[in-house]
Amino acid sequence: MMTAAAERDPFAGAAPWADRLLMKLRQRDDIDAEEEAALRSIIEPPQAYPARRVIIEEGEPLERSALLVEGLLARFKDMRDGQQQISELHVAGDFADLHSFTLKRLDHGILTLTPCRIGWVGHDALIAMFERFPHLGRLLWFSTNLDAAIHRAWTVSLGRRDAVARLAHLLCELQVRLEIVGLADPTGYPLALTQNDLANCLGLTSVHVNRVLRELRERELVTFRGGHVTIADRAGLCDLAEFSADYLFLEKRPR
Amino acid sequence: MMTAAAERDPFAGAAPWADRLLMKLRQRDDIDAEEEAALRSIIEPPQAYPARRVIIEEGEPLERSALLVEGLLARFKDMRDGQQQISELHVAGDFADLHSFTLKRLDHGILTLTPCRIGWVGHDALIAMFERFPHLGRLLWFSTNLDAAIHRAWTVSLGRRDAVARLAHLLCELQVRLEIVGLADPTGYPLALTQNDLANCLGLTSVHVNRVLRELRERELVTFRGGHVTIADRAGLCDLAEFSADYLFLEKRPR
DNA sequence: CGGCGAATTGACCCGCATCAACTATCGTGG
DNA sequence: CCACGATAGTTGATGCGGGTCAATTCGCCG
Repeated sequence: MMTAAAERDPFAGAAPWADRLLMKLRQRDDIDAEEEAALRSIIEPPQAYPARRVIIEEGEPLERSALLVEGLLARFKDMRDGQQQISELHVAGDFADLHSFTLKRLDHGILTLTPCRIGWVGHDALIAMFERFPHLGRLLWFSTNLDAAIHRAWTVSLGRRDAVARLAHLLCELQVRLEIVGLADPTGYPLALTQNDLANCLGLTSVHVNRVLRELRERELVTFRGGHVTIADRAGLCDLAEFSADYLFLEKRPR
Repeated sequence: MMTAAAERDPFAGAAPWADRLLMKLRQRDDIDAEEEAALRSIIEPPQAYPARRVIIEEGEPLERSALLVEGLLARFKDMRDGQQQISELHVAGDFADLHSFTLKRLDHGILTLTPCRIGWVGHDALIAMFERFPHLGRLLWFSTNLDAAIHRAWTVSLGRRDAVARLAHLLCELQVRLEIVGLADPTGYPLALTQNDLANCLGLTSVHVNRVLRELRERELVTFRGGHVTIADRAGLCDLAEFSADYLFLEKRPR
C-alpha cells in the first residue's frame, strides 16, 4: 500500500496526513504547489492516541502544535466542583492548538474524545516556513481567527439559545465542518461522542441532553444514535437553531 | 498643549493615541524603538463616535481595523427575537477587529457602549509593517489569540458558572484588563455600562443582573453604582468567581 | 452469562425569566 | 424654576427550563 509506506517515510511521498488540512484551507484561499509542499513537509507522521486521554495539560510549556489527522479532540476546562466545560470540538484537519505558537502555553487542556491520530509540527519549523511563505502565515493566522469565530458562536448559543436550539446549532456546525473535510454527506455524519460529552459542550447535563435529543428525534429533525448523526430535515434544523454558516468563512478569498 | 498638537499632526510627534496599545503589548513581549515607531506610524489620528452607535455591521467588507483609544466597545450579535449577546468587551488599547485582517469581514457587529475614540489602521499598512517586522506580526497574531482566550473564559462562565460567579468573573476580568492599561487601581475602576449591557454579556436579564449586583454588594465583595466598580474584597471576589488571570497571558516572553 | 458504562425515564426542586409596578435620575423646554 | 418625558434602576409575585436524584434498561465486551 502506497499510503502506509508514505506514512512511515515523510520523504517518500506527499504526507497524505495533511490532506484534510489542505482541503480545509483551500476552501478559503488558494495554495500553490510550493506552499503545499512546504506545509506538508513540516508535519510529522501521525502518532496514535487512545480515547479519553489528556494530551496537553493546561499551562504546560509548548514548542509544537497538534494537527488532528483522525478522531475528535476537545478543548476543555475542569471546574472546582468537578464540572467540565468544553470550549471547542476539533475534527480531522484542524490544528487543535495552533494558538500555542504565539501563546507558548494553553489556557485550557486538550483531550481526545475518540481514538485519534495526531501529526505534530514544531514551532521552529513554523517560523521558518512563515519566513519563506508569509502568505501561509496569514492563512494559519486565519485558522486561529476562525477558531475564535467558532468560540463566539458558542458564546451566543450558551448565552441566548435554549437547550433545543443550542444542541441543534452544534449539530449544524459539525455537519458543515465535517462536510468541508469530506467526513459528512448531506444526510449526516459519524460522531462518536457520548451524551455527556455533548452536555459538556452545551453547558447542560447529560440527562437533559438525552431529553432534548428525544425531542429533536420526535420532531423529525435529527437523530443521534449509535455514534451517528442522521439529519432528517436540514432546513428545519437550521431554522430552529437560527444557524447560518457565515461564521465559518467558507468563501474563497486572498487572505 | 503638546498632546493636542500631536493629535492633529501624526508626523509632529509620537502618536500618543497608541500609548495604551503599547503598554498592553509590552506587558507580554519586548518592543524595540524601531518597531514602536513603525506601529505608531500606521495608526491614524483617532475619530470620535457617540455612545450606542454600531460602527461595524456584521458581514460588511473591511479593509481597516479599529484601535480603541478611549471608551468601551462591544462585539455583539442580535437574535431573531430581539435578544442580544455580547461576545467580548473592549477597553482602551484593544484592537476591536484585528481579526478582520485575515477574515475580511466580521461574523458579528461592533458597537460603542460609551462615547469612543478610535484610531483606524489600514490592512495594507499592516501587511507592509509585517513584512519589515515579522515580530510585530506575531505579536498582533498573539493579540487575536488573546481575544480567543477571553472568548473561552466567557464560554466557561456561560456554560458552568451561576449568575453570581459569572458577574463576579467579568468584573475580575475587567479589573485586570483595565489595570494593564492604567485605567484601574486596586480599589476599582470606572465602567460606564448599564445593567442591561452587563446582562447582554452574561446571558442574563437586566432584572436578574440587578438582583445579583445587590447580592455582591450585600456580601461586601464589590459595588457597581454610578458607572464605577468599587472592589471591596478582591480575594473573596476572585475566589467566588473561580478567577485566575492565567488566561490573560500577562507574562513577558518572546512571541 | 456477568459486568460496566451509557442511555433512558420519572419525580421533584431551584435559579433565573417574565410580568408588572414603582422609583430615581437627568436633560429639556416652557 | 419646575414640569415633563425618557431611560435606567429596583423590587415583588409567579412560572418554567433545566438541574438533581434515583431507578431501570440497553449495549457491548470479556
